[in-house]
Amino acid sequence: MQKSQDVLVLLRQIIRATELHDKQLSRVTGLTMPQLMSMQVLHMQGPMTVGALANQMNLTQATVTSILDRLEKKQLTTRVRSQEDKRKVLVYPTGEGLALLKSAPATLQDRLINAFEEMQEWEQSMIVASLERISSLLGADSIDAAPMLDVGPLDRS
Amino acid sequence: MQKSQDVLVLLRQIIRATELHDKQLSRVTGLTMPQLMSMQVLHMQGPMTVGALANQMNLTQATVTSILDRLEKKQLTTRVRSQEDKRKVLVYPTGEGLALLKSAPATLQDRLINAFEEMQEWEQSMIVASLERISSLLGADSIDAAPMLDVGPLDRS
DNA sequence: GACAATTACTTTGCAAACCTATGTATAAAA
DNA sequence: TTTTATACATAGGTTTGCAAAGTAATTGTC
Repeated sequence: MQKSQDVLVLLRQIIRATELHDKQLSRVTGLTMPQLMSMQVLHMQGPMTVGALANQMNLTQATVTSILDRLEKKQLTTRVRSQEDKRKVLVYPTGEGLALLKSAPATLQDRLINAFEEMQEWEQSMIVASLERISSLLGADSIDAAPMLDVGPLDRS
Repeated sequence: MQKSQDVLVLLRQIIRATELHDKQLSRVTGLTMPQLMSMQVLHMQGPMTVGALANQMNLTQATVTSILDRLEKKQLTTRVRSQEDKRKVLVYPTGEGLALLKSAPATLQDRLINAFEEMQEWEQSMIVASLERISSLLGADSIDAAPMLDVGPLDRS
């Protein structure tokens, strides 16, 4: 069946496009992907503990600690020990960090959204229905997806 | 517009599902993702030079060389210097390497394909059309996607 | 209240993945 | 033949990522 192959190739293309876009964004900002991702999560979801950040990104605490060391050295984040519970450490993006995100170029999702909004109602519905179908086939519908397609900059919050 | 957000979340979920699946597969095979990816490309597209392999994966030659060092140590690939042009080195998967791929569990794409084949003709067409639309919106349609959704094992060639 | 268990984070040590720059051999061009 | 280009390997570096062990603070439990 040709269509099955088409689906695989198309999905692969879409995933690949977001990968390439992420890499480009990474070069532009001068941050590595995990660093950029950390900044994004902090920006989208606000300050949080080191552990929470690790969970968001499916990494161990130790890994996130070292990423934060580097972000801190670049003055993009700061760590503040919680007063209520002194075991906890809250991570904040600095003004400089937020500025960096805002200065990044338009994202893939901006482009996608703009084009999508131009579509006819029926086509929008068709696309959403199709994606829902695929998502459930992959068992992806149970995944708590962060509200971003890629780690792009965006003041959508 | 709610639907725009839906699209982003759904795409994110789909991408995330393939990521998680890749990681699991990586654990099962005992290979890291780049190693697994290399094996897959060799399997799907046949023996090729180190440089060609690097291009396929958007990595530098140096990076691929070190990955091949490790695969070779595990006896999963071999390098053979070309006779026509002695600068070139062809990379072959070993029998052991191919066996490893075949022994891996059913992939995400198997599940996807099976479910897809069960669908009504109209739904299949709708999904393909939707994916094509998104792919072109992302500029992904110009990407030469390897014929696989993720780096899973498959004797579909 | 004391002491064990748990929690949150950091540190350490290590493997792997990346990169840039450089080296080495071969091939092609001048 | 000398130069230039190509294909790969090597050297040296940073970053990611983990497990294991360490430190400090909190929460039982008797």
